[in-house]
Amino acid sequence: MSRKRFEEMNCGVAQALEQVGDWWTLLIVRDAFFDKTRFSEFQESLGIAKNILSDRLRKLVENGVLEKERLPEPGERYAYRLTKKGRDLWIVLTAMRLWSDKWVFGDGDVPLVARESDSQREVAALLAVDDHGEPIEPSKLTWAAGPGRRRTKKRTGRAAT
Amino acid sequence: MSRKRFEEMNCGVAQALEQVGDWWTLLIVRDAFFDKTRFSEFQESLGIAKNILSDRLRKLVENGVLEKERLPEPGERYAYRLTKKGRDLWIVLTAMRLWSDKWVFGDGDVPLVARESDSQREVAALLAVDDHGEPIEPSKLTWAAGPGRRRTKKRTGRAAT
DNA sequence: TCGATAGGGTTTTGTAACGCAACTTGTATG
DNA sequence: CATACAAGTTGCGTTACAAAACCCTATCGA
Repeated sequence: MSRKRFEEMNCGVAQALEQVGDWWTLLIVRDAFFDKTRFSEFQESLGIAKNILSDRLRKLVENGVLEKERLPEPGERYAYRLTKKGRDLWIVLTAMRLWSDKWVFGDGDVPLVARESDSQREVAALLAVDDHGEPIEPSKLTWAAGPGRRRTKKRTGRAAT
Repeated sequence: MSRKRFEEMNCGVAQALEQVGDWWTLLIVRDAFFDKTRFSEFQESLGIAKNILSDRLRKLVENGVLEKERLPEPGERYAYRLTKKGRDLWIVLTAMRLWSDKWVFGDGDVPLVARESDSQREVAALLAVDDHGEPIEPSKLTWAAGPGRRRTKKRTGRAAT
């Protein structure tokens, strides 16, 4: 009766959840974006139990979201840093943050803003674009099978394409 | 020793996780985007246990992500539909899907694509923009406290529409 | 009117995930 | 040597999740 895994599901959302969907995991990644690197920094910032933090960091390193580096400091000191794969999660975090800004905090109560460092322009929204960078109207979105589509094992019926 | 909650955290990511961060929850929302509305549809599509599905649907309705409607059909039949708040989660799902397309599936193995229904143009990326719609360079992002930074008051349920 | 069927759950019962505190290891400093 | 600190590990208790059984309402068919 272990927790059901999503690895079999041929769905990007499920795969992302499999790698960063555990309780605490995305908050650790968020802290990594805030330039936290040390075990104790994560622990203090989040108030997470040490065994849980240990487990999540290990999985994140296994999945290539973080990399673990031994520091030349006295004692066994390590730094956990985002990889390119990990840094690419900024858009997931931003999407969640903007959603909460709108639906949980509300205007004027936003705890955090993201800005471009030189221009100081604030990230106000995420825009879906096509491969030419042209905006796509979100209300008209539909989904369709892509090239890597495969059917899940339990479905019966129609022939595969 | 219950699971630690994130409600106290003054952070949009934590608040979003509080509402849709449970195991299964985002997959239920995803299915709702695929026009699934009935308890049995979710159950069959996901292979989720009925008690867990029941719990997640209840919480999603409580949080105003879904609304439960009694159908005029024979028996007790209900439809669960996304609210505006729920439909706004499309961007979180899209961010996760695009991340997996890149880092888990890889090009050419993408199981699903999103298209604008009339133009059939495919969503290729999400773009961070400022309040004038001008793109922001993601590699230069920094974070700063917003107007609601000190707020720790518990927020529940629906936000204003 | 009785039984069969079906949707939409609840109850029961296990196990895995989580939370906490105590302990361990390695290195440096007093 | 004793102490301190980072970075965990170990043990143990509680909660959340999973699977299956059971329940309630309603319709249909005989």
